[in-house]
Amino acid sequence: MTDRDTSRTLAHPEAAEIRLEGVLHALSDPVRLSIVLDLAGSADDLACSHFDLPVTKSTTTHHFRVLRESGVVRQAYRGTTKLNALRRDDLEALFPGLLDSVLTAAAAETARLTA
Amino acid sequence: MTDRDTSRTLAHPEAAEIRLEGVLHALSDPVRLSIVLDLAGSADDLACSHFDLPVTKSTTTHHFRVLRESGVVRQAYRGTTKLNALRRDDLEALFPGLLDSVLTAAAAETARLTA
DNA sequence: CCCATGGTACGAGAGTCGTCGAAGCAGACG
DNA sequence: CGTCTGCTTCGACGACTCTCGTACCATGGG
Repeated sequence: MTDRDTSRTLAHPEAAEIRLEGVLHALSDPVRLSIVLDLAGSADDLACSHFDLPVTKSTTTHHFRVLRESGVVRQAYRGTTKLNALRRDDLEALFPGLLDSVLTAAAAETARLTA
Repeated sequence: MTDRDTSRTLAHPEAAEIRLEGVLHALSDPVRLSIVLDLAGSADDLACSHFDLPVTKSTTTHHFRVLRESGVVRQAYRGTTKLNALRRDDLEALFPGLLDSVLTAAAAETARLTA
């Protein structure tokens, strides 16, 4: 193995193409919000197979595509698996503080509802 | 007139019933986002008729209902018109900083796209 | 080379959403 | 009273979303 396997590449929106409405819509689904939350809590990258979601595999693919096409996550193939990472820098540059407040809000709501 | 005209009353969710997903979904529509932006820029209350939206009146009613039922705005009848106000305090208590970062992001995006 | 594994593509079905027009109701004002 | 204004209600329609199952492809290991 070299450093990166750039065999198959995925289409991502440029930072300038990311739309606020798209990001908010992407985050307004419980499954996707939990993905983002998990991703934010982890170090850097997570394989799709890491997530334990209450939906089938094809639905998982769909949600990851929504997240990627809205500009929330960046995805790259690594052998047979696909790695996912939040686009923290791009989002922070475009919408300062937005991601963090959503993450905090999501954590607060989870705590509020499970308490 | 007394102080308030409590003739017809609207159903609003309690603060504890406001869900993050609902708020994000409510804000992910361009028409509703522009309403919220306008509301945030104004002093306190605005009549529905004040807004100049690119949709018909029945669609406007629909969008205001979504905003109200998701807990983003509070509405009250005042004679023949209906007054709208952001639920800043409730949202701030539940999701600190969220509304402000969305408003800032929306303003930034508008500036970015019209520049 | 074969096959297991991780993810994708393609319908398809149920449900929701945004939009509209037409008809209706509640106050305000003559 | 009659009428105007502001908003609502009620279908209805097309579009999109979330979900699934099945079939499929691509990589890596025996």
